Amino acid sequence: MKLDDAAARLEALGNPTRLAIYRTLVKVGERGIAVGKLQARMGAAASTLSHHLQKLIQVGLVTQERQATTLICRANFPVMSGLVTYLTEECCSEEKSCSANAA
Amino acid sequence: MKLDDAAARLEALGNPTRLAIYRTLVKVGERGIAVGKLQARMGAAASTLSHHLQKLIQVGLVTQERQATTLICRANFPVMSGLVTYLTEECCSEEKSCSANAA
DNA sequence: GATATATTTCCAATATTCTAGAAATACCGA
DNA sequence: TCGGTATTTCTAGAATATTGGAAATATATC
Repeated sequence: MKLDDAAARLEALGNPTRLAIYRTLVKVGERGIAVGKLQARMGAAASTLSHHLQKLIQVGLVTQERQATTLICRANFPVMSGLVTYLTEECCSEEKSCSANAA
Repeated sequence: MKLDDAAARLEALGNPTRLAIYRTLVKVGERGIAVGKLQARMGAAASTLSHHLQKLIQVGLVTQERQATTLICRANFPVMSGLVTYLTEECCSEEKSCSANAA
């Protein structure tokens, strides 16, 4: 994962409302949850929720699938897993990518 | 870790410049690096870098220690580790914190 | 086609972030 | 105390994010 992609995903998760949305999607798992039900849970305006979801979708953390008139949202687990791997490998110890260290 | 703390830390890392700063701090490890040297590496204005560092310090991801006229910056590994743990446990699978799941 | 439900897009207001020059502050050595 | 280096704080402009009401769009059903 490139630094800019990681930063975009971290930024998407770095908003309390969006992080709460994402956690809800994680909790409901593979079955997903409709935008409307998510809105009822979060208590935000429909347009606000839609904007937040667009941001999460844009960076690949969330997917949507239409079922008739409703849109089912799901957490995209592999992308989150990749982000955690990035943080672990690139940001948690100096073992990886050691080249030009200097104090 | 509370959701708001996690969100604040994710937001701090969710800026390409700050993520690059943090990665540099990770690379240099425990010995740390002076603000001035960091500035030379990043190529940003001193005041800009200072603001970014303040944000990282504010959320606990970075620490500073004065050595004479220079300030040594270090990655605060335990905090990052806690953030990764939060993401892994709260945002990577539905195994934890299962309570009110519904499609 | 008409109607109803679900969701997005448009638009705008307010708030926040990002950037950096200039001035101020902190510390040291002579 | 003066001068020098290191860094922050002040200030401000431009860009971006957040929020939500209203209108538009998508889909289904009758």
